[in-house]
Parts: sequence; structure tokens; C-alpha cells
Amino acid sequence: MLDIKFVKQHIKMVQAKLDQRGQKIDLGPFTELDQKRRDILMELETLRFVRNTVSKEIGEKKQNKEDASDIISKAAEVSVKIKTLEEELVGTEENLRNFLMTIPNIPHESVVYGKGADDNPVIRTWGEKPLFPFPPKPHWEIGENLNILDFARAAKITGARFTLYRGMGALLERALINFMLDLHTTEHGYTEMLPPFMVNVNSMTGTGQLPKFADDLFKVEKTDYFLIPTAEVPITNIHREEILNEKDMPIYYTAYTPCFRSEAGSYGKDTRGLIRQHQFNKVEMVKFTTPETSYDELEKLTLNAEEVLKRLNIHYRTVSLCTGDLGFSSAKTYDVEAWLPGQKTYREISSCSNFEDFQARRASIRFRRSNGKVEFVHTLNGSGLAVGRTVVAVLENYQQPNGDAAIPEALKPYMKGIDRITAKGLA
RNA sequence: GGAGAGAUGGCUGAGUGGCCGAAAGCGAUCGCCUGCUAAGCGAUUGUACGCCCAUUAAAGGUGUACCGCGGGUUCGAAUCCCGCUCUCUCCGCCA
Repeated sequence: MLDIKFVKQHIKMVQAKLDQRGQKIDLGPFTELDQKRRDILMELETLRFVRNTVSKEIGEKKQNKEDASDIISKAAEVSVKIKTLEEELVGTEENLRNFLMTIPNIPHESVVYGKGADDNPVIRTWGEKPLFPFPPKPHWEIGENLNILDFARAAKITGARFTLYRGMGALLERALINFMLDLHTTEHGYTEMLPPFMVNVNSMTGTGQLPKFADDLFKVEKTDYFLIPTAEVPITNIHREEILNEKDMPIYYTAYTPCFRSEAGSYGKDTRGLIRQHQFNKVEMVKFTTPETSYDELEKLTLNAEEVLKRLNIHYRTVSLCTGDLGFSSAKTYDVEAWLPGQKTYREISSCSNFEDFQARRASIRFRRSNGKVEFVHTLNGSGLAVGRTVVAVLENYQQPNGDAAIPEALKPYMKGIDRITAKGLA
């Protein structure tokens, strides 16, 4: 959510920035609602002042055993008016808040203007595309040939867009999770968390999934809970409605969780393989920082994500999302895209964002400066990494002429020391 | 699932209708004292929103709201009533 005062004072600039996102967002109702709110509030506060004064008077009279019936009836009248105005105020504030809740964040000044993914500038690349003396296969073929990924049976068990991992495939997924968590906790300074995988409406609202994106979520029947679409939600909400100490910041958390996404509106896209699933695993990194350090922290966060691919020796590039491709809550986002030789394409494997105070204001996450002043924190998060897609990257980049998949050196300690995955077990 | 107890400021904890935004203690901050530390003394110590002043803002002044959340009673609610949520204890069930 944007800052009411800021929007009020810089309405033209905010409108111009939002226009760069390429969606039609009209701030007109904002000015109107805000004015209405202040008008009501002023009148209401005056009446409350009257009531408080009169009530005090009544109390004094009663104590002196004087008759107070005349002013009591007057006070009653005032109270009736107050009640009406209070209802009006609640309604107006709700409208204002609901309106602001649907307004996306303002892109940072360093974010380039663009219409969509094709306009995202490449910031850097690492490594090189590996050369294969044979046509590299897509991961779904490798995985099925090795009998480690079973899409057909997952569809039987549940439905489309789910995967059953088998044997070394399951181990590979688990190994990646542990490898990533160990890297972030022991070398990058993050504290590991294991949060609930379902959250309530307030948490979803705090990070921006609700009210606008309910269609993307799975709701648990007979409850008000939702399955998390990313660990960002429970982890960022750890400090919802709290005031942190400046000296405790920045705070770094990392967490492995499964993620559940309905992928509404993506029919026909990425229907094969592990790329787009209703359930997938992810290791997430979340930061709470002061406003003055958040952009430095975003750079570090992105490098932390990239480090995973470096250790696995997988070629990637990092792009900066342009204004038209930026997510709702984000002021600036870097996507790390791994090279997938089987599909001859770069594919997003991590997304690292600075939300500035957008989530913090929604979720009321603040900190107290050493001089006592209270301000909103900046929140950041990034995948470190999407585990299923990392499996894809490993299988496609490490595939062998005979169909085996080699194990990256860094992963061997997590894979019982084996060198490669070979086909075995019942088909 | 059944029975009971509770939810107050950073923490502990008082407060059963007006004198309570809230005692006391702890903690914290600043100052004094001190060779240093500790102790001691003094002061300060919630958040949000509105208005005034000022205008880059801050500070300041003033008002309103907030004692888990939501409603009700009342001229007036932390305090009384109702609903909900959460926590704790006991019993049952359970990975």
C-alpha cells in the first residue's frame, strides 16, 4: 500500500509512475475519498470533544448531588450524531483503504521503462552455454527415461500439474533443498525458519496477495486459511504489527516450503515438465532492512541467489524487470534466469525484489530508530532458488550421451556421494 | 471434542462505571555523581490520525481514538453485557 500523505503531496508524480506500468490506474477517487474522510473526521472529533466535556460536567454535578437531567438529554443527542458520523467514517475509510489496496507499488527510479518481458535489460551473465555432442533433451524426457520423474502417476493421484519424484529424483530434490539452506545459513548469514504452510487472510493481505489475486491461491475448505503460494507470505508476516529495533536490522531469514499456486489463466503454458506446477518446492530468502540500505541489500540478495547456480556450475543471466513486467508489490525486481539447453531458453529460477515500505505499510512492520522515531521497514525477498526448476536445470545441463544425469560436484555430499543418476527400478 | 482460567504499555503487574492513556516495579534513554565498572540521584520514556503553527520537513501546540478483536448498554466503558479469536490448565482423542 502506498503512503496516503505521500500520494496526496505528489499525486502527479505518482500517477505518472504508475502509468509506466502500462495498466490503467486512475488516482481520481483517491483525492475525493481522502477529502471526504478528513471532512467527516473533523466534524466527528469536534462532537466527541463536546461529548467528553459534557460527560465530565455530568460526572461533577452528580458527585455534588446536583440535578443534571437537562444536560444529559443534550449529551444524548450529541451521541446519536456521533454514532451516525462514526458509521460514515468507517465506510469512507474502508473505501479509501480498499482503493489503495488495489494500487501497485511505484517503480524505483532505476527501473527502465518497458512494456513487457522482452524489454527487460540483461544486467549480467555468468558462465557459458554448455556444448553437447548430441541434441540435448528436455528434462521431462530425461526424468522419465531415468525413472525419477513420474508425471502420469502424479496425474492419477491428484491431477495435472503435479509431479511424483521417485528414488534418486526425490533425493535430488531433497539434496538441493539442503544444499541451498546450508549455503544461505552458513555462508550468507540467514536464519533458517520453518513456517506454517497455511496462512490467514491478514497475512495474505499483508504481503499483497489479497485482495487482488485471490484467483491464484488455493483456499482450504471450511476454514479461512490459504495454502501459501510462497514462503514470502509466512516469513514476511513474522513481524507483522511489530516495531523492531534498528540495532537488530537488517534481519535475514531463509525458509524451505512447498508452494501452492492455482496457476489460473495459464492454461496451455508450460504444460510439460516441472516448470509450472500447482505444488513446488522453494527455498526463499527474506530481509527486513532500513530504508537507506534496502537497495544495497537487494544487490546482495540477488548475488546470494546467483551463488547457488555458480556452485552448481550452471550458466545463467540476470535481468532487471522493466516497468511493464514488474510485480504488483515490487519497486524493483531482478530475475535470475538459468540456461536450459533442452529447451534452448533462459528460464526464471529466482526473482529478487525490493518492496520498499509497500508491504511494511500493509502489514504494519516498523522499526524504532536510535533517536526514538518509528518508521516503516523495507522488505525484500528472493527465491534461493525454486527447487523444481533447479532440478530442471541440473538434469538438462548435466545430461550425458547415454541418458544418465551427472551430479554437480557441490551436490555430491548431499547425494550419498554418487556421481550420476542412472535408470533403474520398475518403470 | 469436554471442563475451567485468562488476554492491560518494551516486560512484570494494579486497576469493577467519570478524578485512567492508565499506579507501581523492571527495562531503556538523557543528565548528575564516580579513577573505571557497579550502585545511587534526577528527568524522560506507547501508537495512529486530524487541526493549528511552520512549510522541505522536523520540532511545538491542540484535539480524537486505541487496555486481544467486533458489537451492545450508558450522558460517559479498560471496568457491565453478548459474540469471536488467541493463550494457559485438566480430561479425552491423535501423527
